[in-house]
Formats: sequence, C-alpha cells, structure tokens
Amino acid sequence: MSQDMWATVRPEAARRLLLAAVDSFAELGYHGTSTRHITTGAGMSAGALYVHYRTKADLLFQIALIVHDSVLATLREALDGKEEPPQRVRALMYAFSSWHARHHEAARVIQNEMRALEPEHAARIAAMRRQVRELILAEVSAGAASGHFDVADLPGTARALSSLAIDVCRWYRPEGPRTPDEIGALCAHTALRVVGAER
Amino acid sequence: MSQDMWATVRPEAARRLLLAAVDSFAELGYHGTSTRHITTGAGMSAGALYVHYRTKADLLFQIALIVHDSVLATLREALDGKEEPPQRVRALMYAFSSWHARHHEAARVIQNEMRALEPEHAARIAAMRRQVRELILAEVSAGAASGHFDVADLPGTARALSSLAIDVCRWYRPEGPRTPDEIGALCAHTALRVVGAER
DNA sequence: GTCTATACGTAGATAGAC
DNA sequence: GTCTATCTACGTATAGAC
Repeated sequence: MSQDMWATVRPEAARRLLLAAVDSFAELGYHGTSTRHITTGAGMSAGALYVHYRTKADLLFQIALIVHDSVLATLREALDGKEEPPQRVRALMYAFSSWHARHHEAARVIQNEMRALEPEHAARIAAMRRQVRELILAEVSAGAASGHFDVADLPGTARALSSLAIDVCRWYRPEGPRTPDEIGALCAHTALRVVGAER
Repeated sequence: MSQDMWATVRPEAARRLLLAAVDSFAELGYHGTSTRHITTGAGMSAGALYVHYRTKADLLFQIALIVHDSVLATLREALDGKEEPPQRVRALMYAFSSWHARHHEAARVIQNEMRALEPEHAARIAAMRRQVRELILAEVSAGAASGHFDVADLPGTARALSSLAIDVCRWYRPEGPRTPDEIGALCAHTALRVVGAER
C-alpha cells in the first residue's frame, strides 16, 4: 500500500480516471473540476466515467479511502519495531510529514474537499482521520508517561505535531529546495523539540 | 483594522454580502457557493450582488485584501515595543495563531480558495503572503543571530512556526475546549521550544 | 439600490450505437 | 467498455421596471 497507493485500483481505466481526478481536484478543487475535465485528463470521453464510478462524489470517496488506508499503513509500518518513545515519535513524524510531501496533491484533496462527500461516506472518512489523531496522541502520551518527554498539554501537543506534518502538503513544491526525506527529517527533529525530548 | 476587520466595508449592503460570502466560501468552498446563496444569506435577491461587486471572483478578491491587511496589521502591532527575540516570537506567534482561531472561517477561505482569483489579483495577494512569511523569518533569524535561539535551518524553522499557527484554522472549532487566547498561548510556547529558546 | 425576469453557457448524469 | 448525443438543472451575469 505504501509502495504505490494506487496500484490496487483495477481495471486500469478506473485507475487512470482516479489519478486524473486527484490531479484536477488538487489543482481546481472538487467543485471547480468538471467530470469532462477528469475524463479528458484520463484520455477518455465524457460518458466513460460512469462505467467505473457511480457519481463524481463517489470517485472522491474512493480516493479518500485509498489515501487514508495509505496513511494509516505508513504510520503503523513506521512504528513497527521501534521501542523507545523518542525513536517512535521520530519515526512517526518522519513518515507522516514525508508522506505529505510525496503525496502533496492527494493530501491537499483530502484536507480541502472532504465536505463534498455524502454524509455516510464523510462519517467513514472522519473515523479514519480520528484513528490517525489517536495514533499520534498515544505516542505523545506514552513518552510523557515514561518521562522521556516534557509535555504539559497532551492533546494540544499532539495537535501541534499533526499540524507540522499535515501543513507540509499546503506549502510543499516538488521544485523547491527540500526533498520529502529532508522534510521528514526536519519535521521529526522539530517534533522532538516540541515534546521536550531534545537531545 | 484588528478591532473589526470588516468595519470599513461600506455601504452596509456591501458588507452584508461580503460576510455572507465568507460564511459560504468557508463552508462550501468558492466553486461550491452560488451567487444566489450569497445574496440569500445577505437577505437580498439574486441581482443585488452585481451592484456592489463586478463578479464573484472580485468579491473573493476584496475578502482576501481585507483579510491580509488585517493579518499584517495584527502581526506588526504584536511586535510593537517588544525588544528581546523570545518576547517578540512569543508575541508574534500568540497574535498569529489566535487570529487564525478567531477568524478561522476567513482564514480557511484564504488558505483554500485563492486559486480562484484572476492572475493579477492572485499576484497581489501572493505578495502580501510573502510579507507575512518574511516577517516570521526575520524574527527567527534575529533570535538565532543574537544567540537567544538555537536554529540550524532558518527557513525550515520559520516554516514550522507558520504551520503551527496557520493550521489552527483547519482544526479549530468554536465549541471546542480551547479559547483563541489559550491557543495563542499554546502555540507561542510551542514555538519557543521549536526555536530552542525553552526557558 | 433593489427587485424580477431572463439570456446563455456549462454542469452532472443517462441512452443507445458500436 | 467506450463512444456520441442528449436530457435537465443550475450557474453567472445582465436588462429593465420600480
């Protein structure tokens, strides 16, 4: 899943439509994107979208599911095998922030366009986002409890870490001076200062 | 300007339209908002918008101008009279982040919808945003130069502070547990850790 | 300045041929 | 599964009465 987020989308035409939609949603927004623009971007004609997706909003939902699966898998994989809280927070923040650089377009879509989902779909996505937040809070809390960190406000500090990583997708430009890995290292370092674990 | 951002908008009908637009743009996005929805929200009928604004995009531009003026004025006022770098960064971050809580709707609009501006308007707004970034970078740099801070990557650290404050508008909810002032204090404290000035 | 009515384009989605 | 053609609704913006 973290190798290529979209690899499992089949058939190939459905994947092309989905990738074209991510591009366009990221650039123009959900409402700013016409279904014709998506199909043209995928090299198809107007009607083809509805063979693979029920509605435009359903296409957005499929994107959101894949993206949130990818984020959760990436974070869990990053924590795997790490024992000490500082090491765990470093790995978590490195993975979370570099993911947001690497997938800045998809990330922008899920940050900005989720209100276009139908209510039941929005609820499923909101639940996945809550899992991400709880994962971060658990790490901050564990480090505070073990004495590795110095944190007065646990949820506030977890929110700060989340902000650092998520906001990457807003300002990151591929042509900019930093690689996703460098951003990962910077955010991880910053996060350790925020939790009071500066070495 | 920092008292009531919108107070200078005249006549009153133009202000009502503008406020209704901010509400709707924040909730549904620029493209998700119809001009009819705006005029209805302002208690008027469809044609009335065009007496006060040339186009829907021009309305967005007026919002962006007012908002960025307000941010710049707020930040400069916060720095006024503060001498030492830690005090200045604390004041700057308190003001910047609590502004983003207090004006989370307007802030969301300017974070998410600026791509809908016409190119010349977008350029003017981009210049104002650059001023904000440079203001933050200058404070981080000054504190590093004076030895009050311990910062290896100046632009990266300035970006981190910016992320902490801006992201507030994405997660803040008025019914949540924290007041804008509490968020300001939290972000200011976090920022001082980020720059390595923990007392 | 505000209203109602309307022009004109484009949107999402479907039908039916291939 | 993809195409072209089309239905229907709604969008922005303007015109002209009050």
